[in-house]
Amino acid sequence: MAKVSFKQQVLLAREHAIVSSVNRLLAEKGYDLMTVDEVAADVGIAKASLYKHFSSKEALAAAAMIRLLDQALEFVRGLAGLQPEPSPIDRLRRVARWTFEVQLAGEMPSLPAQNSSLRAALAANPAYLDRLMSLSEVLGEWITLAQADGSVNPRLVPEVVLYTLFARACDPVLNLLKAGGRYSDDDIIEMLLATCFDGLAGRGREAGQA
Amino acid sequence: MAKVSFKQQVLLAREHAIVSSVNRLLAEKGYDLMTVDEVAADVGIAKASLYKHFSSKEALAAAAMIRLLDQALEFVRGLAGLQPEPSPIDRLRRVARWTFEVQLAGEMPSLPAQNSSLRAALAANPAYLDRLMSLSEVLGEWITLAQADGSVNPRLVPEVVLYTLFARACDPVLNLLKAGGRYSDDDIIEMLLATCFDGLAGRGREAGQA
DNA sequence: GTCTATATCAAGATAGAC
DNA sequence: GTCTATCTTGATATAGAC
Repeated sequence: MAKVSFKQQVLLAREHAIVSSVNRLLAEKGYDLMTVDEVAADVGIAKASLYKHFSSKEALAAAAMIRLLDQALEFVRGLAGLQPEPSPIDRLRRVARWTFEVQLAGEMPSLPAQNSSLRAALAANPAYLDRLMSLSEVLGEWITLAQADGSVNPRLVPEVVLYTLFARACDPVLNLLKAGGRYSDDDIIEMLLATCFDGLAGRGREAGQA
Repeated sequence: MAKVSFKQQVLLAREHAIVSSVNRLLAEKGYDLMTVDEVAADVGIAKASLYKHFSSKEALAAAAMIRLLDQALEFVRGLAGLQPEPSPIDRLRRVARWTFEVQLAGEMPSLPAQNSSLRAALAANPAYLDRLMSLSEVLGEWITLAQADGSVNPRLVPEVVLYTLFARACDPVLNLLKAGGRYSDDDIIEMLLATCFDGLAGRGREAGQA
């Protein structure tokens, strides 16, 4: 275990603060509309100083995406270690619930839509891809198990289920509902879980918790 | 009925071509990444000429959004006139199917995400708002009817159902599946309809068509 | 590693001739 | 209304002093 000097700790704390600002701004405005000037102002340092820590705007965003994936992996691995072990579908529901809570907290960066320049940068970032694949692997296993026991529709290819979970993690519906201001966070979460897992028709569980 | 001169017809045709290019570019890259230079190049005229037809980039995008909403209204009104009349849930499923087909054709502009400058412009555009409200009204009625007969989950507030339909119309899942290239357009549509209406759990209709 | 000041460039919009 | 050429701005990124 390497010794970490006080100076290094200060630097790490600063980088953590930078990534937090980036993450919030990504959630708020998206990559294209987020400016490096804003990030610097939000952190409270000069723009040139930012560039000493991160070499580009893309690197800033990638760091935020990587930290989020690390948090997701941590949550998912926590689920895997629970006793008694929740059923596969329950684990999937808890993951979805977690993503909704992150969204409600204003900490879910909007997906690098379509041809964003960020998309290409992420697709070439091994650290990002590594985490994305780890997460997909775990979720993919759970999906397969849930389809085997019938709690997830076996007629859907697993890809669709996985992509849907990722897509719901930054679904605009949540923000529209929240902006309306007419429903509690808990109500929003329950309704989104219902539409995601039981559909608009909703012939699934008539009541219950995730 | 005013007489439309030949010259005016040519102008209208050109504007139609412009809007078509904008629509495709919006679908491909989104508002922020679409440049006016690209639009001009795609249409085959000079940028300054574009500005004789549309006063700003926002006006260009708004025109495309309005035309799309008009097409949606036309489709929806066609459904309302069918004999025999489809059930409310079937009408909703057909609308969703239509939005998937538009996406597959590469003609669905990505929603003005979050704080896009376009969002503010659209929110201040009466022509756009008028169409959006007309569409929402029709769909809202069908949703209420479908909830009354139990074919849409009555425990969901109608807002959630409406927002979900709009959100699925530009859901990234479809493009991810299409980019994968492993499934036919028909398979993609059927799976997306299933996840949207019957959920990932899929306890709804075990087979059938929309 | 932090700052101020600046280089550089891409993109929205316009001038002015035809 | 179409064009070429240009203006202007805002944003990424860097120079260079401390």
